[in-house]
Amino acid sequence: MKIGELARRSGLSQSRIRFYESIGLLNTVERRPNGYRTYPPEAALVLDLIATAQKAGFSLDEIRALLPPDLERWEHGALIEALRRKVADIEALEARLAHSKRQLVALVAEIEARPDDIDCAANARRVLSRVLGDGVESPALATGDVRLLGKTGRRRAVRAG
Amino acid sequence: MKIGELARRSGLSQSRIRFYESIGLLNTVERRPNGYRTYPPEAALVLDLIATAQKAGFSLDEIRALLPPDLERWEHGALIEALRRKVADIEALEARLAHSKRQLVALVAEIEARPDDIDCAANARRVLSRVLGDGVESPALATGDVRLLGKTGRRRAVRAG
DNA sequence: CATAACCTTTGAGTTAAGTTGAGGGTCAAG
DNA sequence: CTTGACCCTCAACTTAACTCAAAGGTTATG
Repeated sequence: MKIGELARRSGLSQSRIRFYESIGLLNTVERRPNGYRTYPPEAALVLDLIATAQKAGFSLDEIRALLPPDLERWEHGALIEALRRKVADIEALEARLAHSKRQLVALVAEIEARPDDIDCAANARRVLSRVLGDGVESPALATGDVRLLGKTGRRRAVRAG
Repeated sequence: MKIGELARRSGLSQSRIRFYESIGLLNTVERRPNGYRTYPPEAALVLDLIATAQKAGFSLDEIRALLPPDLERWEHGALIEALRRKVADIEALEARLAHSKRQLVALVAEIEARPDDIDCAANARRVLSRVLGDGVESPALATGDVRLLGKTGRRRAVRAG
């Protein structure tokens, strides 16, 4: 099968398939005399597998390290270990998310619970000091940088003059 | 205070502080006749606030949209709304993580539950077809691409020859 | 006056996972 | 022999949030 058909079958773009090959993720590819790539039917399976693993949170690097050259000869131990580690990673992230969520919910409550007898600025100071004093260690000591979300991607202004 | 001291106090690098200014996130900055930046004491507060918001999952773009020019004059409604939306985002991500985790745990179980009377290759086929057939929609329809983790950042091989 | 410790700008590099475009070859049909 | 649908490579671009290096100005101290 040529790349166009593989792309249709797998739902991935041709450029993405070529890209996977270029980083050594896809080795199931031969060339015809004219230079065209030719794939065996199981290539679609491999691509599905890659896409599935990605959705589970594996990076392409991790996937490459785990994908065997032969689909029926997995590195059993390493695979199981990687899966377990990924579960642990997810649990760590879940804990961080839960923490962030608690903070945010508490913050909303704090803002809305403004006593009627203080003004806006005073409330701002009150909330601000609570936010910065509480639940967050010194920013200097921050260890992990995980990008969690970011749907609303407003592009930032051009920087050069 | 000059930038070096602000950096020490806030725990952020000088380059990061200049970067924040360059993208319009930090407006509390004056210049001395010699060109040096000078910050008022509350600049440290603003930086702490930015770092805290980042840890809660806000992008710099989002933070910029919410940070008021005056620390005591917040855009009340927009702020509350953004906080609530972020909580909802976190909940969506939590749901996806829980789903991924269930899949992974089930996969580990599936692999380890290999009946003693089939060989490795057959087990591979069995597990493989279960993984790809089950719980995951067609990859072509995949909607969301969220990078979850990625601690083990092995750099990929150089591509150009 | 030299030296060190500050500060400045600008431009380029980093990571991940691709996409896009230019420029060109291949192949079947009309 | 041309048109259109394929395919090829290679380089550059994308996003976010920075970092780093180069080249140079400023200030305090010996």
